[in-house]
Amino acid sequence: MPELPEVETTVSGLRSVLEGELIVRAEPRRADLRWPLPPDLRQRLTGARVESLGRRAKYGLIYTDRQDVLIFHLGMSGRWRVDPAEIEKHDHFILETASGRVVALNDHRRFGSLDIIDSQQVDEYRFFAQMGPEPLSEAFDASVLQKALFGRKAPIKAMLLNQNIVAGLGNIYVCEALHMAGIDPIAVASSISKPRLNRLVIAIKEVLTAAIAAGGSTLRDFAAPDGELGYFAKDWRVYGREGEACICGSNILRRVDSGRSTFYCPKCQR
DNA sequence: ACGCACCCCTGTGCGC
DNA sequence: TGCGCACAGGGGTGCG
Repeated sequence: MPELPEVETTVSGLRSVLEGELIVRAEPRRADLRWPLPPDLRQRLTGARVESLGRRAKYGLIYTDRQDVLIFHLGMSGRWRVDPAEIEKHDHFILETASGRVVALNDHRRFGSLDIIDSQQVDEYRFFAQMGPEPLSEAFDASVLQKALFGRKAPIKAMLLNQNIVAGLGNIYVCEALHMAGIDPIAVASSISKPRLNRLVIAIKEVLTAAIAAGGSTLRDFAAPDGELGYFAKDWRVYGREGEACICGSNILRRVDSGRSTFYCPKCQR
């Protein structure tokens, strides 16, 4: 489920539990998620102190004082459970701190991943090296997007889902941002005018910022006894609203493009 | 190089 | 109530 805002929210929540803490237990409960877990995961984390946490695109980063960074991806169904009452079937990896806090990476579909690398090599990490800019950074603007889309014949929606164009967007927020900017999801990417790209960039930043702010409010839940992270009900404008009325009054449609649902308003977006 | 279909995995919700 | 199917917010791989 998680896109950038959910990962950001997750990282914020984990930060409040892990930052500055000594790891006394790092326990893989199966040998693989999407890929095999690094065999030295337990050894590299046990006894290390968490220095800081961060995010790159949809990846969460947990830095330790051993010049390591634990990199997690939540895939489609991943979440960190905080101080769980008991360990469940799909809790695949567990961290415990010296102060007795426990976080468990739960991911029933196992599309998520866990890796640990030298923190000096983050930029060169195989999944980061080709990535586009962070959408919320100043490095992401209409000019940069226009250059990235130059000559690209694919639909704008596909381009926005491509992490090498801009990093961290998923299906929900792409649908929402395209609606907000009034752009047809199947418009040829390179044919979109600069003013419209500018609107698109603004819409992307807006929708992500709003979602992070909403996620921030769920951090209270994070502190709850069985505190679960990252899932918050959202009122989307088009996503998941096939057959409902758009704010303009027309019928919201759904189409499937290469296996992914696209929700859009044919009147607002053309 | 690019665009796209497919696949990994499990769970859920729906129609019949 | 049970069964089978469609679908799920990610993204790497391999094909044309």
